[in-house]
Amino acid sequence: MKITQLLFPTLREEPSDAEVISHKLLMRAGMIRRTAGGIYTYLPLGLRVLKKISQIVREEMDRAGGQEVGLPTVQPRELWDMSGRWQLYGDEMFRLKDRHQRDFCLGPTHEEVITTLIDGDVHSYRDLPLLIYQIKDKFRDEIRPRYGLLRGREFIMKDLYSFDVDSDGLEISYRKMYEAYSKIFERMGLTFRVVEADTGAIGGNESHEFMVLAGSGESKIVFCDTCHYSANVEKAESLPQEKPSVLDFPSIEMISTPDVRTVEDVVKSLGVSPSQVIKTLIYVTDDQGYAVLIRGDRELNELKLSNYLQGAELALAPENVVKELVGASIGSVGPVGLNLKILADFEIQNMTEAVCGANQESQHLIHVLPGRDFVPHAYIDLRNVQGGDPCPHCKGLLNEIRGIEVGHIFKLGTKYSQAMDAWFLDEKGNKSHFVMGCYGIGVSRIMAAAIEQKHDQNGIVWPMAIAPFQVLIVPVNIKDEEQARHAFAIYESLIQNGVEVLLDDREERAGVKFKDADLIGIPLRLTIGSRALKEGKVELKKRWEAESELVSLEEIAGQISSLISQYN
RNA sequence: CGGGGUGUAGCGCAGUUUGGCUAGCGCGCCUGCCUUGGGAGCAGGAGGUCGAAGGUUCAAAUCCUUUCACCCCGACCA
Repeated sequence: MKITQLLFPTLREEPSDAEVISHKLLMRAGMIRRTAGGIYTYLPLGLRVLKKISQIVREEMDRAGGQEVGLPTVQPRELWDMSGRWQLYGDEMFRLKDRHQRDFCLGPTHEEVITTLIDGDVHSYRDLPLLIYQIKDKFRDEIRPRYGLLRGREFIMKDLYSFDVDSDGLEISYRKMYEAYSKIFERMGLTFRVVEADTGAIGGNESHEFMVLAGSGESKIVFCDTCHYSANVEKAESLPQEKPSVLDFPSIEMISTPDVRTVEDVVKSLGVSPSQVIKTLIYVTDDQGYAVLIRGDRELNELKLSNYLQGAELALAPENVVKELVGASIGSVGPVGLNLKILADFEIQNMTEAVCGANQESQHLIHVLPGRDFVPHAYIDLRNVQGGDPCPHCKGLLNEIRGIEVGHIFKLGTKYSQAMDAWFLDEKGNKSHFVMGCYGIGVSRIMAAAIEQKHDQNGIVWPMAIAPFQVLIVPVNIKDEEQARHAFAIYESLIQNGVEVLLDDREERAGVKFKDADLIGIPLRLTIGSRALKEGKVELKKRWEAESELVSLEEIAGQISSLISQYN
């Protein structure tokens, strides 16, 4: 491809509405343009990257035994009523009506369609297992789309669904996908980590996320420095410690604490450390209030709380509700003598000289001893794990890093096949529900995640495997007859060798071309200049290295080929 | 949905507080000259319903009302 024929509108300045680096660089490099909030147009260069990513995904899915299909984007309401998700999905679903006023949605995911399909055409255990996938646009009307391609409302996703006769079969399918996913991200040249994850709204009982590591990532993950444990903090477990043998502790005492509201205030006015404070949060569900206790230096993990309450919708109680339930304002709430169901984090039971609110205005309690002065309904794991915490599986310590979720695999079990009554006959002739798994990869998200991980001050640094082109040829001065001749000759010969090559044939000054070259991040750059040409050489620069090297004209083709296969 | 902010040329912005001539600047774009190893220089030029609608006024980018879009923080999430 010649640049003069390419739709390639690079920008010198950053678009003002882009916040994260991938969004800025995708815009500046002329790879995407915004069409509406969270909805983007892919320009030629961007689309080439997406095709590369899709192709790697496709190859590995096929290799793992997957079969590609095309499920519809527009899906009828009836399908979603069967699983109950027409109601459950809420405002996040793009809904539309046809001319007969029938309800449809733009598919946010495809469990319903695929389950119906398989139910209709697969009736025997002899036809299982099946791994069915597709790569297509998905639609989710996000509350707040942001970060460019990282959180769009229309995005490209690969989703595969596995159908097995039993949970042993599911285990095998799940394993296959786990391996295939690892292969995919390895091939893409991305640094990633697999973590245990919460199963969330999709349901199921085991789940892993594939995280591309990047400091700007939205997800916090922890991993053990000694064993293989790693998990999303949403899911990461924290252990209850040994309970210290209780000896003699001073009795509880009430003290006056005017203007003390936050943990920070308590620390300041009483001279204690945050880890001595019991933070009491009042949560309400539809029908009940709870007092949730967590150490003052910790964060509550609402997901863990919600899971403990069987997925109940819960929210922090507003001030007036707290007053009504407790009789004191938010800053003075505590567990002692409280007439609410109390749920305490494991760590609470090991506290000895604790401080908490007294449930009376501007009063706090000191010398509080959990178990003696109050007894929670349950001690459970409620806090967010942090770096430095002990590993739940060994003696190691947990490290904390950030990542971008690019893949997620779930064991669904029979959740959907039961809801939609999708079954087959087993070898004994009995009706049996399909045991399912679902496996997603965010194709368009990977394009952004790769940039978050692979960029420098000057622009994108694409890994070879997903770069829009493998080689960029830059003649310093295209008007120089000799340079032009060599540039075109090298261009033609590389094409002959099957190399994906872009030629910057613009009549621009060298600086402009170099800036654009760095910006769009093509891995290998061949610079054709008069100095090196005099020696029969051209300059070869790897985008990820600072220095370039001289290569003789005869050796170019060989060098390029070996570099491509080395880094691909 | 709650809180905050921004809409002026393709991109980045000034001008709005305190209404006033033909609405400006940088970059990009077009023409010519010149230049060609890290976003050159000179000369000329094109490009605007000042987000939209309504109102106040002799006069509105500027004041008032309504509305739309986008961005940030929060609740949500692959």
